[in-house]
Amino acid sequence: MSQTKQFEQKWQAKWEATHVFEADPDPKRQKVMVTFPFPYMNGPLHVGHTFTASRVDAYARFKRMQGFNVLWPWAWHWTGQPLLGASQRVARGDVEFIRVLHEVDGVPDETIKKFVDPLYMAQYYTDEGRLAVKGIGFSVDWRREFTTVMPTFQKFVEWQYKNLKEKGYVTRGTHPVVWCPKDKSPTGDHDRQSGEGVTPEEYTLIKYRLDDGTILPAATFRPETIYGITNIWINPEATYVEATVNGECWIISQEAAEKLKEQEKKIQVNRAFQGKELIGKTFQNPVTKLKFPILPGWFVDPKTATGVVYSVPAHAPYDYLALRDLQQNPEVLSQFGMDPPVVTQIKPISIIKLEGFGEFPAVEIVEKMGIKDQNDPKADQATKELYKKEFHGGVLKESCGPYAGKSVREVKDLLIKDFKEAGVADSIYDLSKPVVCRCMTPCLVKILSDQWFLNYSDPEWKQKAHEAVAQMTIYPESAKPSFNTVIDWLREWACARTTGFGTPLPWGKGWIIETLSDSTVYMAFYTINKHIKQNSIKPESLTPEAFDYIFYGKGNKTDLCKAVGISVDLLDSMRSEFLYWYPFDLRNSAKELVPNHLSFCIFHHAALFPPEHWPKAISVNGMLMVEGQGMHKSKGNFITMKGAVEKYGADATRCGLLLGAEAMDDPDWRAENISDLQSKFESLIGFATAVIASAKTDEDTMLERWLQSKLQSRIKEVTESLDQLKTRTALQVALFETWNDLRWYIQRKGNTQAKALNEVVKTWLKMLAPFAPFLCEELWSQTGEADFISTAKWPVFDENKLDVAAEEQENLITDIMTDTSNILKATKITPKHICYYSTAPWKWQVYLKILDKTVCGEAKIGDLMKEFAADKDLKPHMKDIAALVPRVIKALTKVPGDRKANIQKIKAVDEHNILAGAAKFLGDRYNTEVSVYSEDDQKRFDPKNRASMAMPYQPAIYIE
RNA sequence: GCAGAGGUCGCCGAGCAUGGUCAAAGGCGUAGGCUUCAGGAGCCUAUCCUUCAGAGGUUCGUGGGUUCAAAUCCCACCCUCUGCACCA
Repeated sequence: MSQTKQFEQKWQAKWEATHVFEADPDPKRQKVMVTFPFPYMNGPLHVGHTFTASRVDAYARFKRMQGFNVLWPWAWHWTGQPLLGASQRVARGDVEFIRVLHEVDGVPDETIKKFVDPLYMAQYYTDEGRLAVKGIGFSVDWRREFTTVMPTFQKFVEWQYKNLKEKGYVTRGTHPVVWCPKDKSPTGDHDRQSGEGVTPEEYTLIKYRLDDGTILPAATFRPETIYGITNIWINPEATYVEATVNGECWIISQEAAEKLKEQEKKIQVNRAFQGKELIGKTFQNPVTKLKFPILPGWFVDPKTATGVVYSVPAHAPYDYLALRDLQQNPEVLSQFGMDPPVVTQIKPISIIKLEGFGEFPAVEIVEKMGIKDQNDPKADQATKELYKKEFHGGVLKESCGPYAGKSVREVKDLLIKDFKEAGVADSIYDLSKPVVCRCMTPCLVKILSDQWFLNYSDPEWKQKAHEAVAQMTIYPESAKPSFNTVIDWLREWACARTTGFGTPLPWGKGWIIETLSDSTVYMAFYTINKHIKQNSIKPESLTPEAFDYIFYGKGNKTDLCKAVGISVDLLDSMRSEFLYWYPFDLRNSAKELVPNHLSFCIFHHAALFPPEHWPKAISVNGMLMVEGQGMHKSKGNFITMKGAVEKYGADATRCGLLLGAEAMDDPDWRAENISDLQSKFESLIGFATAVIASAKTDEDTMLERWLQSKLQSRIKEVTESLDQLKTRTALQVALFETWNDLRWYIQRKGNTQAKALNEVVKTWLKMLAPFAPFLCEELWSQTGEADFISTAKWPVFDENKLDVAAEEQENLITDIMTDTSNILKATKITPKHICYYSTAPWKWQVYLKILDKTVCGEAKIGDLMKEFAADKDLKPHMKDIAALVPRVIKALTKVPGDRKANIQKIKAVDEHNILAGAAKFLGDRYNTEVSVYSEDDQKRFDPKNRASMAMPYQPAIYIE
C-alpha cells in the first residue's frame, strides 16, 4: 500500500474515533454552518461533486482552525423520477445501461441485479457515496445525515408545504408540457431520444368562418396581422378533418385533431377529407367582417399547429412568395375550378409601419435577398429577420382599429386577450421541432390540469426574495445581479408530479412534491436531525405544531409535548440547537443551480423564516470539465470521487480540483496535472520531513527575518482569499508561493538547521491543512504535535514580523542576479571571475534626496544640482553627480511605489556587507569566483574601471 | 431567439474595478545542467525577438478611438462557452 493511502486511512480512522468533526452548540464559541446541496443518488459521486464540496471543506476546515464552531452536515437526495427510471432500465435489461453501471460506476454484477429495486439502488449509491466522502477527508458531522425518503424528513417537508400553502404561495392551475402518450408522463430533456431543449409554443388561433359557419382556426404567432389578411392557405394534398371542438364545428388538419385532444378540448372527429376540397371557398374575417378566398399553399405543413394558415403578404415573406408563385402561374388554379383573377387581383395590405422599409416590408426583403420562391431556404431567414424587426420596431397603422399607433411589442398580449374574450381567438400549443421520447414514441403537448404551483410570480414574495439577496453575501460578488435577475424572471413552478419518489403533497392525493421543491430549506433539518436520530423520535411525533415550536417558538410547549410524546427537554434542545446554528453561513454550489435550486432556497427562506434566519452567504463556482469537455457517462470521461482518490490520493485530488479555477470559471480536470501534483506532494513530504528532522540552531539572521516577513504576507493573502472563497488563489499562495520562499531561503542559507525554519514549515502546514488535510496531519504529528492540525490554531498575520530591510536586502540580491545573468546572456561569456562594487556613501546621499523629491513629484535636475552643490560633502563630486542624477531618476521610475516607501524608511543599506555575505551563494550560482569591493576602495581590482557605475541598489559589476 | 460569461506570451491561468510598478504572477510543458546504479522524483537555469555589459524592439481576439501613457477606459466587429423550467 502506498504511503499516501496509509496516511489517508490512518488519519481518517483517528478523526472518526475522536469525533473531531462532530459539532454541538457551544454558546462560548461563534458558529459557522456550511452546506453543500445534497447529491442525487442515481449514481456515484463524481469529481464534479468533489470540486464543489472541496471548496466547502476547505472553508470549513479554515474556519474551524480559526476557532469557530463549524458544522458541516451531509445528506442524500432520493426524490424524483431518475432513480425509478434507472431502476426500470435495469429491469428491462438495457444492455448499454448495465454496461455503464458496471464499467463506469464500478458496480458488481451481483449488485446490479438487485437494482431492479430502486430503493436498493439508492441505498447502494448512498453507502458508496458515504465511503467516498469519508475517503476524501471531508470534515462532516455524520450524526445529522439523512435521505429524502426517510419518514422523519418527509414530516419536515409536509410542515414546509403546509406553511407555504397557508401563506398563499402554493396555487393551482393548468400547464402545458411535452408529453409522451405512451408513458403517460411529461418528457423532460433527460427523457428524450431527440428534441432536446424543445418547449411548447403557444400559437394563437384566429377563428375565421366559412360561409356555412364552420370555423377555420388559422394558427399564428402574429395575431396583430389579422388586419392585413388577404387569404387563407390550405395544403390541397394534406388530410383535414371536420370535427366538433367544444361544441363548435372546426376544420383542422388530421394531426391537429390528435393534438387538441390533449389540450383540454372536447373533440369529436366527424369526417376526414383532402385539403383541395376547401380551395376556392370564401370566408369572413371575424374582426373586420371582410371576405377573402382560400388558396392552395403547398408549403403549409399539416403537422404544424392546425395546418390552417392565413396570409399576410405585406408582412410575411412566405405569404408573399406563395402568392407571387400563384400569380405567376395562375393556370394551376384551374384544377380547383378557380379563375385566375381571384388571385391576380390580390394586393398586399400594409398594416405595420417599419422604419427603413416602405409599404410592404415582406416584398422588399424578398426582393433584396433575391428569394426565388416559397421553397427557397432563404425564405425562412427572411421570415425570422422581418418578424424580429417588426416585433421590436413596428407600429400598427390606422387600419388596425383600437390598436392603431401602438407598437407591435406592446399590443400583442393585449390583442390576444381581447380576441379571446371576444370569442374570435383560441390557442393551440405545439412543438417547434419534433420531440421523441426515450421509448421512441413521438411526443406532443399536453395541458396538465389541476397542477400545483409554487407561485414565484407573486410580487410580494419576489420582493422578499430580493431583500434576502440584498442582505446576504454572494461569492463571487459578480454573481449577485444574476440572482436578482432570476428572481424577477421565475414564474409559477409546478411543484408536484404524479410519479417518482418523494413526499406526498399533504393535501393533494396522488401528488408527490417534486425534487427541486422539497429541497429548499432542509438545511434547517440538519440542526435537529441529530436529536431525532439519537432519541429515535417517531415520525408521527413530528407534527406541524412540533416544527412550529422548534423553528418559530410558537405554541404551548407543555401541551405540545403531551400531544406529540416528546419530552420538554428534548423539544427545547431541538429549539435551541436550531437557534444556535441557524441561519447557515454558507451554501456553495455549481453555477448551474443559480436559476433553480439556489434561487428556490432564497425564495423559501424568505417565505418561511424571519429575516434573521435568512441565508448569510451563497457561493457559486464553475462546472467541472474533464480534459476540456463536459463530463458525461456516455462520453466515457466520467470520473468518480472514489476512483480519483484511489488513483491519485485524496490530497492531490482535492488540490488538483481547487487549483483548476475559482469564481465562476469552469475548472478543467486534467489527469496529467493531478498526477503531477501527486508527485509534488511526495516531494513535499520528503522536503518537510527533512526540515523537521534537521532543526537545531537558534539562528536569527537577516535571512530568517526575511523568511518570517515573507511568510506574513503569505498568511495575509491566504487568509483573505479563503474568507472570500477564493480557494484557487489561496491554495496557490499557500502551496507554491510559500514553497518558493522556503526554497529561496534554503538556497541562500545553505542549510536547513535553523529552528526558525522549522517554525515556518509548521505554519506552512497549517495553511495547507484545509486543502491537503491528510499529509498535513501526518507531517504535523512528525513535528511532535500531539493534537490534530485540523484543530490547530490558524496562523495570524503579524505586522511586527514584517521586515522591510530584510526584504530589500533580498531584492538587492535578486536584482543583481538579474543584471548579472543579463550580462552573461548578452556577452555569451563563461565567467571566470565576477566582481561587484558596492556604492560609495555620497551616492546614497544623492540617491535618497532624489528619491524624496521623486515621491513628492518635484524632481527637477536643475534644482537638485543647486542643492547638491551647496553641500560641502558633495561639492568635490559634482562632476560625477551631474552624470549620476539622470541615471538615478531613470532608475527610480522603474521602482514600484511601495518599494520606494520602504527604501525611504530604511535609508542606506550596507551593500558591501550584504554582497560579501552573499558572495559564496553567488559564486555557487555562477560557478565561479566572486569578489566584492567598495567603489571607493583604492586597492580594488577593477581593470575596466567599472566601479564608478555603481549606484544604490545597483552595484557595479565586472565580469571576466 | 432571450439572458449571462469570456477571448492574455506552447497549454492552464492571474491581471484588467483604482490606466503608468506589465514582456505581463503562478502552475504545466519544453530545453540544458546537477543529483541518482537505472527509471522516476528532486534541485538549479532558461523558455516572444534582438543584443559581446546590466539595453532595445514587437506582443495581451480584430479594427478604430481617448490619453503624455492602454492587456487595462470608449466604440464597432469576429469568435467561444453556459442557462432557458416541471427536470436532477
